[in-house]
Amino acid sequence: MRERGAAAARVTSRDVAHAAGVSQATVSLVMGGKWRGRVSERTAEAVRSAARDLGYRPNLAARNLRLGRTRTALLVVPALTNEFFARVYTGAARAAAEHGVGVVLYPSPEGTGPARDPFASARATLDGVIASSMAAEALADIREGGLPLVMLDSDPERPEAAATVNLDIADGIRQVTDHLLALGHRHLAHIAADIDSWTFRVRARALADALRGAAGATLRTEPAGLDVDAGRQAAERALTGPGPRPTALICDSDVLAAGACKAARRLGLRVPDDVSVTGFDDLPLATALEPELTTVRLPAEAVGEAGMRALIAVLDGGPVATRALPVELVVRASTADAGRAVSGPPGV
Amino acid sequence: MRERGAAAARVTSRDVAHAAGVSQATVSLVMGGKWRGRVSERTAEAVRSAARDLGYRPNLAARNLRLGRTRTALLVVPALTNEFFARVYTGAARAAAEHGVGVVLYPSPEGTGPARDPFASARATLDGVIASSMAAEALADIREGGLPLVMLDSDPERPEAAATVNLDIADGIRQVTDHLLALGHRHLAHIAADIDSWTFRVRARALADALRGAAGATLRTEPAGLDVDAGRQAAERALTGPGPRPTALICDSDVLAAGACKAARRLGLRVPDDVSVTGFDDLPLATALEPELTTVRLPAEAVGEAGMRALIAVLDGGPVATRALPVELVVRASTADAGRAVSGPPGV
DNA sequence: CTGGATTAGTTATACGTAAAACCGGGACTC
DNA sequence: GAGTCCCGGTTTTACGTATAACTAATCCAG
Repeated sequence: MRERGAAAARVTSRDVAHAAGVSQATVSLVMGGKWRGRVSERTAEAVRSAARDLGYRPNLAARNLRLGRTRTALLVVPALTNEFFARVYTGAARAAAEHGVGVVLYPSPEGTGPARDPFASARATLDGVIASSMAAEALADIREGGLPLVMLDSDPERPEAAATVNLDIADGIRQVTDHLLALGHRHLAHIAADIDSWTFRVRARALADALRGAAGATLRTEPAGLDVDAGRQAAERALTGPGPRPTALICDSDVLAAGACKAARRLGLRVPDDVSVTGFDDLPLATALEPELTTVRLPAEAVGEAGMRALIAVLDGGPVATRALPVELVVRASTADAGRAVSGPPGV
Repeated sequence: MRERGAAAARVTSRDVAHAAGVSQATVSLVMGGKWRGRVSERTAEAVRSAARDLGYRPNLAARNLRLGRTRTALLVVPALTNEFFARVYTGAARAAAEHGVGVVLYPSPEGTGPARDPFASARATLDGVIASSMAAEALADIREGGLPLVMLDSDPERPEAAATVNLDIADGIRQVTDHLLALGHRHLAHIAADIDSWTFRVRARALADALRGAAGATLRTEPAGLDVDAGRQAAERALTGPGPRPTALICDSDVLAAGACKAARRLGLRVPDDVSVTGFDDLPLATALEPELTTVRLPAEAVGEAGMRALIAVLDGGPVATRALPVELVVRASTADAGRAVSGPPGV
């Protein structure tokens, strides 16, 4: 009547041992599942029964101390309000659960104080770290911790981690440009996230590469922040700037693409009739917009899963394959033949 | 040259003590910050210096075991890919960091195994839990853990927790209906999330209450899931069903409202000229849409913050005020005078 | 019936920290 | 000059677990 209650006194393996008439060591063996050939089935069942009756929960702090590991990983991402990273977390958490590993998120992994330095005690409570290269400011702290590290979307040429999980962003850009060039677009603008991160640098580089072979193609780059309004402003600049007006806007994310669509509409341009727009990510937002967005689908959850699996492999001392996950262009309604726009700009 | 390195052997307080020529207890006192009047400034500085040189990090597992608490809270939400909850997390993590508390998320709080029951060992590793009432299936497990509990968006009449943090959803509905009624709308439809959760039940009840006093008002309720397409389907049903066509769609979330806008457009109706649409949440999505969404702004981060503060207050044995946070109607472009639509439906 | 193997446990110890209890020696009080 | 107090530490212990090392009893081969 009491032991099931909320404020029942902490019940330890010793209490269970006493109730079952065995030693604490036996309880530990049984609860740890490694009692085969060490404890009789009768005794094991008695222990399990006593543990159930008393509501025994092994004390993880004690176990962690004893074992010197926690089976807990830290996931470092720039912001969960960016749905891409929320999905990365989802994938990582799923893979972790399959292996009996826990996930904590930066910031506040273990909150050792009001100050920063969230990794002050990481060595003791974490077994490893998975970090997005976009969370740049945290990387120094991470390295300081000296923990096994898996990087997400980081430069594979300059591996600073035990393993790296990438997306084949360059291929995504190629697919986008192939698509737009095939539709007859020659004047392109790149609405480029102004974050100093590998994933965005790759977009810029791959775009330049892809257009090198296209005769008569021009590319204008407009830097932008990360939110809708930043995308709108950058797109307005791209569409009203000097030189030939771009007929297609390649945006570094769906969110920026949403802003680009708004910019077009404000300028009296129709999407996709007057200007095509493409995104990156394929978030739910892409189909919430009107018209639905042509975009590059990034397998966010797969990134999280692969990252977690790689970290677990590192922790187990196994081999780690650094991978680049494939991406896929999803053609929807925000891109169309450039010919329609050739008739000239409406009265802007 | 070595101690800063990645794989440096674990350095304990005993190592620091040896290097500084003091006892381990002194190191603990100094590092714990409670040495005033116990250790001379000279010695303290020597300890700090040795700790710095050796790269000492207190072992949290040992500390947690010793202290019997972890200063770690579990946040249970249905899904982080729902941006509302990502923002709740952000607020909770911020408040937690201010108090030196860590946050872990359900699922996989500590991953004690591949099985479910993530709370098997919660008692040992967590100090408390903050749970959204939408994560219903986890609530039983949580209670099982016997940890201090703060509920978010839960029925204040039936407090099942040490504290509750709510949003004044009923007031939000009142503001929406006042707004729409003032615009002349009489035929309303409620695109209602079909989740059995307090926050959605309140919307339905408050809507019925608000319309009771409005002469000639009709209300049609269409249940929907949680994503854009569910909203679209429900809105299509609402707009094409029998009876007078609703001139305003009150949606339980911005995501559903996005679907409702799509439905209207597919049916050849203009928003807001032919049909007004309102949302709930005020996510970035609300301003990404065209037209921008009239919606009820829910202070998601404030919910997380208040929840964490309440939990910390509970843990500290202090008083806890159960609160309902105010919400605010944000009028944008998706609602307009009902008169425009009176001319009759277009040829659907 | 003896002695190595096997079974079914027990005893003892270590993980690293926090803090209670203790203690030597000066300073101050009366 | 003796008692008291405070300063600046040290010694010791406990937190709850996992496991290495040990042991008592049984079994069976020779």
